[in-house]
Amino acid sequence: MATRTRRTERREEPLSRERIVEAAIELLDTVGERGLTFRALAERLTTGPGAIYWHVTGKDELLGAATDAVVAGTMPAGPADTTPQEAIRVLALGVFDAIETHPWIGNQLARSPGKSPMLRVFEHLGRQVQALGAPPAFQFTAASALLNYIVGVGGQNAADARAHQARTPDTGRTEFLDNAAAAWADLDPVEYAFTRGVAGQLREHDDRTEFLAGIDLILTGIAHRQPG
Amino acid sequence: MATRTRRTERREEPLSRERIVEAAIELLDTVGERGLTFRALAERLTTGPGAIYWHVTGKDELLGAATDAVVAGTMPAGPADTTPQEAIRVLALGVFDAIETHPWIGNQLARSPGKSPMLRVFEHLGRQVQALGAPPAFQFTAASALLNYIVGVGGQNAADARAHQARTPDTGRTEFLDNAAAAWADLDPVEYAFTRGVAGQLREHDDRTEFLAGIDLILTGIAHRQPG
DNA sequence: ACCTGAACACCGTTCAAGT
DNA sequence: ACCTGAACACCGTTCAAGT
Repeated sequence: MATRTRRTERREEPLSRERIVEAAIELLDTVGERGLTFRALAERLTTGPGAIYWHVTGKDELLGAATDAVVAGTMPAGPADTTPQEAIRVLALGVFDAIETHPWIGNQLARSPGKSPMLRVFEHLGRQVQALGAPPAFQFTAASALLNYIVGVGGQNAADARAHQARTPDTGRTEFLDNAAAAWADLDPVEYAFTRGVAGQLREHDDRTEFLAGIDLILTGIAHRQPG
Repeated sequence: MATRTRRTERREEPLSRERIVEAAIELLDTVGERGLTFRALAERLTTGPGAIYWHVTGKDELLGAATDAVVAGTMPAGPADTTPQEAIRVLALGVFDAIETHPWIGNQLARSPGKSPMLRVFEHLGRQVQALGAPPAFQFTAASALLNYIVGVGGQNAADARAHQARTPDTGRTEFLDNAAAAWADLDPVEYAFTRGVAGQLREHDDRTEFLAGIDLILTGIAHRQPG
């Protein structure tokens, strides 16, 4: 009786793709991309490195699955009850925020083939572009532009986070921006005239607001596109 | 006399940062990112791995320098003698084409910190945005949006090239697109309704044209932006 | 000042052997 | 069917020793 009802100990739950991906995400979040190692992962799952290969074909698939799991979580379940524009903003911000909490997604999104994670975002963007009333032949272009912009910002944010972490780990966000702005202001006056000029705006700017402004720019472009 | 004028043999030119970066680019172009190894690089330069570290701090810097060298080569030397819109298109296409010939740049751009290569593109984009007559407070946003879009497409193209290379090396471009379109058409009809619908356009689409259409979309957005 | 190359401390992945 | 963990074939990076 007793043996029949006892719970198996947490550490001895059978290995599964889900548990592996879950542990990989944890590792990525806590120790970064470099910390995700088959040996570290195996230790966390109290097993050997080889065992993981029974459930996952290799590191690339593991990274892809981890990214997909996180991105899937940010996608809305049902249809939006707002304007398409607002739905697109919410969608974009969802990805943006996911990258902020899991910076490693930023790289992974950019390098994942046209497969799962990107496709999810593309699909949801496309639906809203459709709801926007864009002509069919233009929907592909519009959804792609939005997706590429989002992925581009994501990659950049991830790179910034990495640089921030690697070079000035214990410095605050504002201090980090101050340093970057100071570096811009120090650039060659003729070769980097424009960049120097906007250095001040870099200091003041808010990543999130700036990201949304870019989204709105594209939305405006979609609304005013020249028929062709 | 003879000894004085003889050329030193190519293989025995002294090591230099430039030669190292040049060899790294060659390696990246021919054997890909995975082929760039300090051992392979050392062999090509007929020296030991350790020697490289005298001129370069590590692999990250080397990749950054290689990317910067290529990107710098695509930037225009003087002011453009066309409309700002056209100059932006040329600029964007320059980066696009550079990524097509050197796919590894795609990743590298996305992961290079706000440093050199990105800054070059940002500067040139900014100047044209300025020439476009965008209000100062908006120039930063506009240039950033263009840059992020370009980098996003670049990363995606690089990922595609990698996937194409890894999975179907000896298949043509059109066949590759056909396969992707077929995969899209096979997606779940309710979960991926939009993506299935545009699968046909994926087959017909031209990356370059599509890329430019996205640029034009953002340019339209810049032209029609709501004052605020 | 610059180069050499063995050595260190890791990796991802495989695979015979176990259960 | 699934797990184990030693072993293989690599990496990037360091560093004493050379010139």
